[in-house]
Amino acid sequence: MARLPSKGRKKIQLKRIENDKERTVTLSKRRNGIFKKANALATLCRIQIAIILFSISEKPLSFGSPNVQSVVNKFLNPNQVDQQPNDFIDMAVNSNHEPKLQDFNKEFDEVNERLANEKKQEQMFDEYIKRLLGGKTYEDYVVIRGYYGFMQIKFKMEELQGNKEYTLDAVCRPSSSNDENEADLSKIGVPKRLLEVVIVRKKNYLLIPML
Amino acid sequence: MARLPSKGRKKIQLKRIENDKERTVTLSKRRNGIFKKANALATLCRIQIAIILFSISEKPLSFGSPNVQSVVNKFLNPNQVDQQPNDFIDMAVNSNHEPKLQDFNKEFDEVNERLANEKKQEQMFDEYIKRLLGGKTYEDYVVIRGYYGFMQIKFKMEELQGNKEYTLDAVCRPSSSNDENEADLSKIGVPKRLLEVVIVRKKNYLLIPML
DNA sequence: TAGGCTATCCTTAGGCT
DNA sequence: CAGCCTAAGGATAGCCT
Repeated sequence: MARLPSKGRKKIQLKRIENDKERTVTLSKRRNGIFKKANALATLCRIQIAIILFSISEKPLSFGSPNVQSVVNKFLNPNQVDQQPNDFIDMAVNSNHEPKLQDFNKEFDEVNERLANEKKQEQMFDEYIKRLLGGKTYEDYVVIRGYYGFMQIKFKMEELQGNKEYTLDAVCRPSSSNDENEADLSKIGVPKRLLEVVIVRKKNYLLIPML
Repeated sequence: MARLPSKGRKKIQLKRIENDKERTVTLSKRRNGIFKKANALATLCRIQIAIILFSISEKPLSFGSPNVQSVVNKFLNPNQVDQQPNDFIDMAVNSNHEPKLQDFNKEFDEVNERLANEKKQEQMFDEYIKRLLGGKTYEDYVVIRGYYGFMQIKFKMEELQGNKEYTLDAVCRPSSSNDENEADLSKIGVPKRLLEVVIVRKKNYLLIPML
């Protein structure tokens, strides 16, 4: 179908958009834009950030890196230590949920020490995932670590240079969530609370409970 | 002085910036960018939004429209009614702090009714300010209404089509604030708690306690 | 409501003051 | 640390499906 050339973007005044539909569409688009920018900022500068807003219909929408709750808690209770480590290293070292993981932590610490002065935590985590994957071809996978909501996963995907070969079928995080767009995991038969790491494969998915 | 032409912006990878100085500068620039976008979204769609983040040195930084506290409270206590109206009309009508204001509210309501079907709250507020200004030349002033933090005032200023004739010397809001860049009002001799509306004049300032 | 499209507007990396 | 500058990257208004 032939398409008329778009007239392109026009400048708009910085005041309330009166048209209801326009206002809704703008909110939706710009909300995603701001969430994306927040995700980028958290990634680039490795900081914690949370955004809370209410839609026109007063529905609460939020974005948080590592998650909204921890950032708000930290903001409201500045003196408490952050109880929600956003770093896999901390999570693994401090964990005592699973004997297996404790054993693994020893090896993990060795790897940690060996690579510490090269600042290669990325590679360390990769090693961990490689073990979990066993003989599978690791290069085909995209690893997403830690606690993430749907939007963050989406942005992580976009980091992959717009590579359309990757797809994300479903994702969830273990804690109760206020995020919109939270995917339903029932269709892939994974108990919600088990999911803390999601690995997305080319044209497929592979889900790995982290602890 | 002759200036070499800039090589312009370059694309950067969406991963942690290792260089400390670069990372700090990027955080500062992008933080302002996100706050500005949040302010625009709040204005365009007339919604409430709050952003909380922690700098690299763990300093809490925030932006809120109408302010961080009310948005976070609403988020954490969804059932409570918002106690902080962000609309001047509500504030004036519901106020009972000052008999004078109550009297004024009557006139105000008349004006309100007269203009309601034209959706001209802007003009109503202008009328109010005109009274406060007495015989002064209103056209020389920029009116900023409601509860605003420093960043919001800054963005409001930027809305004025980059008109460099206007300057903002100091501004503050009445409630205790977590905003950075909160200006010290002592230098212009205004008690912090009195300040709820700030009017910025060309090359000068004029401060008007709202209630 | 979400997802393309495109022209245009806006943001910002890098460099310098 | 904030500000200015440019050019390039990125977001998005308006229109469509």
